[in-house]
Amino acid sequence: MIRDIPQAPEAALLLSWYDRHHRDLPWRTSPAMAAGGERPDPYRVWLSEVMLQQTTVQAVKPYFAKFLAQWPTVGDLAAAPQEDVMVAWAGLGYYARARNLKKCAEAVANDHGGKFPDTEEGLRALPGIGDYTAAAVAAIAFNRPAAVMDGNVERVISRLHAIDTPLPAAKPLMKSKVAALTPVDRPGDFAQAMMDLGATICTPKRPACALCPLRERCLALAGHDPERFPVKAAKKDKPVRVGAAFVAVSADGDLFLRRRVESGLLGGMTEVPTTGWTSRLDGDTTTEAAPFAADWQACGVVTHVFTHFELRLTVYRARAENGSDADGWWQAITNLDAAALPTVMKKAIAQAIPNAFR
DNA sequence: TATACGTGGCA
DNA sequence: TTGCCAAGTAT
Repeated sequence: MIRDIPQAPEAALLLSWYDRHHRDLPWRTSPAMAAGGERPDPYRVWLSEVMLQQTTVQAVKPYFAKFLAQWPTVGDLAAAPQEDVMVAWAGLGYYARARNLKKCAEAVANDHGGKFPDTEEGLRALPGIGDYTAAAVAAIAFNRPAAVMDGNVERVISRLHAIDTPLPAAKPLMKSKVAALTPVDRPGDFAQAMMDLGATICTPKRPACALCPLRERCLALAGHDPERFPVKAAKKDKPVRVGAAFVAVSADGDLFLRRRVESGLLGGMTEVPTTGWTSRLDGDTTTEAAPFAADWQACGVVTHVFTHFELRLTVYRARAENGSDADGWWQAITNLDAAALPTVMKKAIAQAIPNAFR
């Protein structure tokens, strides 16, 4: 006989809603597979969760497909050259994720026999896996009753309980609320249901409260102002930094590229040479920062907004011999897809060579 | 606890 | 246009 497992009313309402509004995402197990007791592949769950950190579902989809096609298993990823991983990740942002993705795959392959740890604690010890991802993979891939809390869950919980304490101070309280709601029988579905609810119904602006399965129990809705939650600390304003970028083109149609240092901003990614990025550009020393002497011609300014500052790069272009010695390499303009170029560098190149990416 | 860390879409 | 923000982590 089947014993009834105690479940919070909110969890029951949410799971019922989830079963009726299942979203078909590439990394998800279909309802039919789940009904047959099949668990999702931990590698796919992990890969998708890392890609989804601070990144939209739409942006992740093509990258997830590309990675899965190129590296079908965690062992394949562990054996891949680091540079190939950075090339494949280029454009997705937060490049420390790609560096840690590779380290994590190596740890799983070398220290865990090719199998992901099946507990929240074991997962949490791996590179690039923090509180959220450890709980998410434990719950979704291994059916562990972990309390999964991301930005969506914070919003849902803060509204449900009308939590006035600002983030991030309110996180421990919110986490305890999530833990109290997480059901032991379907923790993975519950976590995904909470995130789906936050993504589609309990949205930051103009939430669709009339369609919410938790509307009868939501204190923020009862207070007539759900958009007030979650309360957040005030943001700091974004400083502007300036610099110059140097796009050297050879007679053969090659472009001069470099690899950035492993750590920090755009760490391990490919760049065109630039000056430092500072509060003001010194006209006297700008072209001295060029990788080699040439007839540098200014050809415009590109603006790029990072998380914590705005960058305005003056782009210089010159013809140069591709035998010039400097700590970089010459790459065919027709083969720039093979380079690990972050978006800001593609913008600079496109400013100097408008059809570089066509 | 606060800061560094990308990018693109949307109102 | 400008700001907000999206399935966070590391230090």
